[in-house]
Amino acid sequence: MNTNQDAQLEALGDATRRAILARLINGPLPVGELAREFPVSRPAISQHLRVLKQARLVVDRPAGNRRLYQVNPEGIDSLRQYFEQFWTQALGAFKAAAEASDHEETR
Amino acid sequence: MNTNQDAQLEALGDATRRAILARLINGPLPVGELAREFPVSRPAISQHLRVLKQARLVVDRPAGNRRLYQVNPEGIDSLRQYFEQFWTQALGAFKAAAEASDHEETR
DNA sequence: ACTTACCGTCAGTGAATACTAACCAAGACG
DNA sequence: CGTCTTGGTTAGTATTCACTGACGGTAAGT
Repeated sequence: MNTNQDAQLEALGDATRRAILARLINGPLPVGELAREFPVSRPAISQHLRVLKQARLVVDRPAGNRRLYQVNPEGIDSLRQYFEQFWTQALGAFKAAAEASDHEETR
Repeated sequence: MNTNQDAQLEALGDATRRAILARLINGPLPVGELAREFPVSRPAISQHLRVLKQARLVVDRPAGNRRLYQVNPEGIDSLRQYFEQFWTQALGAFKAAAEASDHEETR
């Protein structure tokens, strides 16, 4: 099922979302704190967090009056495994192509 | 320098480009072949290939009348390393948060 | 109960982008 | 040469998307 990873890659397509994720890697933060550190409004941060949440890249939990967001290690790991598989396939195809090219040159 | 990886993630943000890359993983293909397999026109494929090329995710070489595109293992690998680093940082932060949570519960 | 602070969501707007149609360049073949 | 095929590029359009402003809802403090 690669639908989840599609959503994850779509989420990482935006630079602001990547910056949010990179900022959240040091620890959980509330929405207002993130909005203060970025040159966009608070609703924009909320919408980006919703996208990241639907992509399972972050998780949120209520903390009294505020709401803390933090990265979801499972989501990062699934994406990492996806690239691992992709890389091995690409490397295999590249090696096969290189060997075929060698045959071309040495005949 | 993460500018290159930013471009790579931007390139992977589009579903059509991901499909093109997945199709190219089996081996090099010319532009017309790709355009025949996807429900978009040939210029659209060309533009997507240009984005993928600028992101160093694919490489192209002339083959007589046509032009063959194939995945660039180096680009895939740099992206994989990027996620590797990201994942280890996220895992570390998660462990630290879990330990802090344990201290909260056991005090 | 009232106020303040924090957050999610909706409607509307402006900008980025993906797409098609048309034109132009280069190699293969008669 | 002339023709056909293949591919890149350029307007121009349409769609998507990110952002702001306004509203409602909940929790803590006075």
